[in-house]
Amino acid sequence: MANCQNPQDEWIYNQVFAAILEQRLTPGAKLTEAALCDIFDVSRTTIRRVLLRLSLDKVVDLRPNRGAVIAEPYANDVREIFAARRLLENGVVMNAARHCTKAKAAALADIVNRENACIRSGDRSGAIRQSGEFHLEIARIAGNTPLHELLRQLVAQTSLAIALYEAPGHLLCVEDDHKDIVTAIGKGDVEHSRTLMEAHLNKCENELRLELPKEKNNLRAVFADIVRDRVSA
Amino acid sequence: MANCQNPQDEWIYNQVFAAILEQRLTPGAKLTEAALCDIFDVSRTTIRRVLLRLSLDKVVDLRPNRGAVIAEPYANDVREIFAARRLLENGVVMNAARHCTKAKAAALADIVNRENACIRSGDRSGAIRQSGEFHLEIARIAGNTPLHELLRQLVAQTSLAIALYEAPGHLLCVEDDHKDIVTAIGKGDVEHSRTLMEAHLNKCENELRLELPKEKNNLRAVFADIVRDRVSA
DNA sequence: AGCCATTGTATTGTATACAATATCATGTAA
DNA sequence: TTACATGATATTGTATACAATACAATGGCT
Repeated sequence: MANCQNPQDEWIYNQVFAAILEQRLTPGAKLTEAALCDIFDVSRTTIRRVLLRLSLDKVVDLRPNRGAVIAEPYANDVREIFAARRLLENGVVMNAARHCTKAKAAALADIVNRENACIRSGDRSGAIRQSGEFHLEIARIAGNTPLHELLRQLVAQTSLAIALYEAPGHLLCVEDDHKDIVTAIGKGDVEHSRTLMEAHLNKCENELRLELPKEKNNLRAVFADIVRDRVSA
Repeated sequence: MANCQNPQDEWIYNQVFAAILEQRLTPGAKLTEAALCDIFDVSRTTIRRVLLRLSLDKVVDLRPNRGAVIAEPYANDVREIFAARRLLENGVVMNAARHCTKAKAAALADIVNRENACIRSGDRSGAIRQSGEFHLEIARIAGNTPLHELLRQLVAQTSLAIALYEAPGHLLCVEDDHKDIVTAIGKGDVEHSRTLMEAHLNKCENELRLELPKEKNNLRAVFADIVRDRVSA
């Protein structure tokens, strides 16, 4: 049971994964193999391994003969992602509340502080990263590797969902949700932790515009009203 | 969002995955690339993709420069696998109980019937397969793809755990656990479904000998008492 | 002009050659 | 014998060449 991935692969994988998480790469972006070979100075063999891994994480879409693009989850995918996160994180946060030590609670609070600092300074990428880190740290405290790994994928997919479906002009308004959750976990209040987490995830999902398929960057969709006016005229 | 895997890859992957699930391949078995190329009549490129995928499922261990073997989860891994399954399947079975139609309940009952038929006829591989299928079908009824996929991995890992740690001379004694769960789901009894599922998973875990690292096929461990006798003599 | 076929270019898919590494067998010395 | 070194063999790791496919541009046609 070594699971010793090639460190070079690992590094490239993490770089791309982080870029997706921080929305420096957004849904639909093309990942040309040759370009990645150039950037990371490796052969296509390595890049293709990384792309395969990312596609299994469902953050990259591998279209046969047409290359890799950052995944664009459908509204229904997003609903399933949030449903999975609710089920998972409700349980995970309860275990975290049970097992949480002073030190771990402090580490968690640190993440929230960094996150809020990013929000205040307008560092969107940083804020998204810390927000994801917050949820993952809870899973780490709960201490279950399989659940932690699934959550890691789901957090990244959530980032794609936000990029695709967030309401326009809506900038990261998590308010004090995370802070309240830390407090509950720190006090070992199992049931309250669960309630807060569930409410938090519901709020995040409801802030998305899943009804209308956003069709970001799709010209016809963006100018749908103009086309409509012309036809009715 | 095509996620359209190469059908050839997919087929080979499924063949190997099924063999692991049914314990026709057991922990520690070597998966030589050339042998697989021969069997499936494809090049190493294809085989290596499949092996990478299986290693990400944690059913295959990819040791650098030393090839692929069927994974041998440590006792602690197994505890985490069961913990993850409890958390996951408790929630999943509740959703299944909520969404279950007559037709789906019947399909579930069918699986249990096939499983019991396998047990009676001494078809161990078949019984293991149907047992896994039972748990996965519940996730399918619950209707959440990410959770279903994680459970698929965990079921396969459980099969490895059983191969490694099952008590000697202990043949598949699930009794009526599955049947009772089907009944509860069919009646839409959410809370009872959960209780039964949790008890079932606990029973399965407790039937394993996780305390002593089984060291199957390890000669020195198998004949530990002989070595001990000789030394004390 | 608008439409369609054709050619050229870019990109991906696959197999394979070669290098690096590990494994196994043999032989030598303590 | 046991331990260790040496060489032969087998297996994996990596890069690359070539084929297949998709994409873009051009030019002829109505």
